[in-house]
Amino acid sequence: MDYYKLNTCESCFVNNDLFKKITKDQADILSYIKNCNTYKKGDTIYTEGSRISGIYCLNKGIIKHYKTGNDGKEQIIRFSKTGDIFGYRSVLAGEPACTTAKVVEDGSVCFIPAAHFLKLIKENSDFAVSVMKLSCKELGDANQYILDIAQKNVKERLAEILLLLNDNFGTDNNGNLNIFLTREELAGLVGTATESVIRLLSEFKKNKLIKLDKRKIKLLDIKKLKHISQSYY
Amino acid sequence: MDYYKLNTCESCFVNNDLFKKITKDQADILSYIKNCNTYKKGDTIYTEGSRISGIYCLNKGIIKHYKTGNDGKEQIIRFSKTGDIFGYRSVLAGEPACTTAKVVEDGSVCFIPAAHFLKLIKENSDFAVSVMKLSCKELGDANQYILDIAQKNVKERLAEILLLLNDNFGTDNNGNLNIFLTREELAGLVGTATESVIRLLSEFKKNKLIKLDKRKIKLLDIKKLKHISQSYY
DNA sequence: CGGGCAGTTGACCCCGCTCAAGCGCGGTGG
DNA sequence: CCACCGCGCTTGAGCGGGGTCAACTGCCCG
Repeated sequence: MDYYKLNTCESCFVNNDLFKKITKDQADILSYIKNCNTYKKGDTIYTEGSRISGIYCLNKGIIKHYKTGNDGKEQIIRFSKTGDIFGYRSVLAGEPACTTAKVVEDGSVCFIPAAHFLKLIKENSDFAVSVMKLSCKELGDANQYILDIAQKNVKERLAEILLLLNDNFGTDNNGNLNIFLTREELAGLVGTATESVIRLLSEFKKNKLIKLDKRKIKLLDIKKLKHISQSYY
Repeated sequence: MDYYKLNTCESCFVNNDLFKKITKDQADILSYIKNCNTYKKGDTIYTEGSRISGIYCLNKGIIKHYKTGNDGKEQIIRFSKTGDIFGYRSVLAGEPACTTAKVVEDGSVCFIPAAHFLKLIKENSDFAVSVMKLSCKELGDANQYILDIAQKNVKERLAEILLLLNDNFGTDNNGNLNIFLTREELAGLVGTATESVIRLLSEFKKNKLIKLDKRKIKLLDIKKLKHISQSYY
């Protein structure tokens, strides 16, 4: 857990649409105030139920945000990727974190103290509207997730999740998804048991919908996967 | 569908914490611009997928917000009660409505055009922060909902929903919940089949946890209901 | 009186969870 | 260097929660 302290992280401004809204002066001040650390796979940024004293901006890497059920099972709510901010829900709602943020792929994270984040919001209404837009989109996604988990069966949900990962993380030169999850994490995302994910993945593989190589997943037939995911009978 | 047009709705300012943030001048202008209608049970304010041209403020009554699954089944996402605003998610995210808003209990609704709502946000940063706070709380609730539907069984969820309705709507003099839902709506809220809700309600009744009289529900043993809802084994 | 809708109950059975066993692989220590 | 361990993955067997279908009732309303 020996995090390497970085002094600069200009790339945040490049990667993140949000920070394009702030003025040159505001950016300069922010550069002084913010605080960057590198993180390794498995590191926890913050834990569900803890108080957060600021917001985080993901410079590089992948973060999973999950809640833990009473029996200890992880339910993954969403991921953050390069350029995303997180932790702002807790800061703005004035509540403890409702999820745990854990590193899935090594990267670096910038920290912006809550007071300064709120100052930016009050000073710059364009920035404020962008943050609102973000939280409202997230809310729309969460609502869709509720419908899916409540009404779709596991096969439909798994197909949908694979397509979603494809949209969010894209593929490498060989067509493999740019995110590597354990079967257990996939199960925590779909909201099912690990064994169910394994069985369905091998069914998809047998039907030539996907190709599997350890944790590398390649989508072969997106059209059919969409068909499955949307419960067209 | 002949909505009665009201000219005033000052009570919005009284009921709604949000609008306490705006100045006297802003309130006066808002009073001119906004537009109030009464609605009857079953009326639809807007439909999932449609574009919304402003936000709504519920003066009186109860609104259910639901998504419709591919098989036509309603999944209720949340309710609005007196003083709540809704539709802002769609306006701020710049997306079509992600839910249908339908009247559960007669009441009146004020409409504020999107342009004016956005103007208020830009002019008044306190108001902006309040709106953010609202959307972030809603997001926290949605995340919790995802966990519950994914990991709890139907009995646990039904107990939790009853407690939630109790918290949100309270009870009348006789201790009955101040919201009347059909069994089908309850099922759409819990995320299960109507028959399952009926069976579990009569089980709860048999075990003296609740009292039933048509759609009136009275919680008799909140402690035990909490115990059931939290999956303490 | 008849039609329709909400509610209820019973029967059936399938999806998906759980438990258990076995495999492959990488890391660690003797 | 090999033996061992533990973790992630896989597969099979079993079963129970809960979804579906059907039938019946009570009630409201035309």
